[in-house]
Amino acid sequence: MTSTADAPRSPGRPRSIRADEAIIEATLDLLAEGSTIEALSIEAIATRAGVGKATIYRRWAGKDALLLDALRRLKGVLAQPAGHSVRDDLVLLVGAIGKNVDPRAAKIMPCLAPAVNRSADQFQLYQSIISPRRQLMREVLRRGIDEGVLRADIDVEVTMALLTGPMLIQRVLQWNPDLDEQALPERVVDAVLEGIRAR
Amino acid sequence: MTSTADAPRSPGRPRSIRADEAIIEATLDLLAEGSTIEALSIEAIATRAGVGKATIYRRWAGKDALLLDALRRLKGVLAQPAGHSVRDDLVLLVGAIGKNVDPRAAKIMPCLAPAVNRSADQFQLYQSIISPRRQLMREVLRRGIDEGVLRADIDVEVTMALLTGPMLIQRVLQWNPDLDEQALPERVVDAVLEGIRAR
DNA sequence: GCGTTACGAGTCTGACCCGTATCGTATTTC
DNA sequence: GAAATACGATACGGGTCAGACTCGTAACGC
Repeated sequence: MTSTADAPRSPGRPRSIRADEAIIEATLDLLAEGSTIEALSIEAIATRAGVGKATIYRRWAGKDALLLDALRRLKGVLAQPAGHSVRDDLVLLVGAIGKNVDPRAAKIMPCLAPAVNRSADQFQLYQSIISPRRQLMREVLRRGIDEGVLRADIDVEVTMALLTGPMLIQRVLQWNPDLDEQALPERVVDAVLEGIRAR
Repeated sequence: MTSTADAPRSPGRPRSIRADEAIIEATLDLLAEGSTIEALSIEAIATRAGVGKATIYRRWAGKDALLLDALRRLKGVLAQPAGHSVRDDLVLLVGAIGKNVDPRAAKIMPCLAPAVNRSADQFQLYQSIISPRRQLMREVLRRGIDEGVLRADIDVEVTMALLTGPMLIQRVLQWNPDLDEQALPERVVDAVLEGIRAR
């Protein structure tokens, strides 16, 4: 966060926290309403937030810096696996993919896909969001191996991609409109657990 | 295709096919070079193609129509499974995901993710590109079931998502930078075939 | 050669935007 | 109350772009 730093004392009028909030919220709202990242203008954000442009520039160097702060808000909280059944924990984690506390996140996430590949900053932000989630899943898988529920010779990283991929392409890319998104987490986890080869 | 329609005869000078080509190529080149869809301007395309702006507007109603035509060029050819081993055919199809004949496609595809969710036209285009590929995989899976190689009770659609998802998130979203993209198709197919549960 | 249409290049108007500066006002410390 | 800093609003110069238009030229059928 650039604004509202830990200023020890200030002579004049302090920065408005309400303005901080309003700017961030306006940014996320506009994104969720369909604006793409680059179509987003400081002027539109200022108007939407009921704020002068100068108030934004006083806090952030430009659109990129503002976006980085705004998107950080979408991280949300991590799902907490119960720790009893490996299968149930995986269903929980897989079901949480792309499902954020902030409903706007679902609509904003697809917009990040292009940005992630072009801006190192945004790539880092993106990774910082998903890597703790990956870690959570990794721990569940390792636990499953330790408990003997999962085979010991599986590639944990590949398995995570296996579990995450289907949910992500469905939620973010609408890969197959006919797929039942509701039931998908369970079905994915069970299919990955059991395999599809006849035996 | 909007331009170079099947005009029976025309009094004056015919439209230049070279201009058609140049405009489409310039569009794809600019996209592949990192321009995002909306940052792409008709002016830039015209300049790059060595063409007047009017020549573009004479053929297409606007940027969207041009883009639709340009992106159709990226469809590429479908991978042809050999039809011997179900496992090998799946590896081939999974390996072909996100790998297009046109090397520009790989860089352009991530940009489509946001557009797909906002424009009905682009969503349709996107679906028209991937649905034949899905069909191909569907047939291989059905064949596997018929031959008794795959279990008869699997959900074919979910299985396709299972196979496609990991490749797609890796190639398009760079989901996990540490994952070996080269070996991924084989690993994904084998993991899905065998399952990860200990037995 | 004549009418017709396309061509590349360029111009023009009206938007929209960025980032800065400047208003008059409000809120804080000393 | 004075100095300092914030506020929303607005104006500014500089920039890009969409689309429609205008050139003089080129290619076609008749």
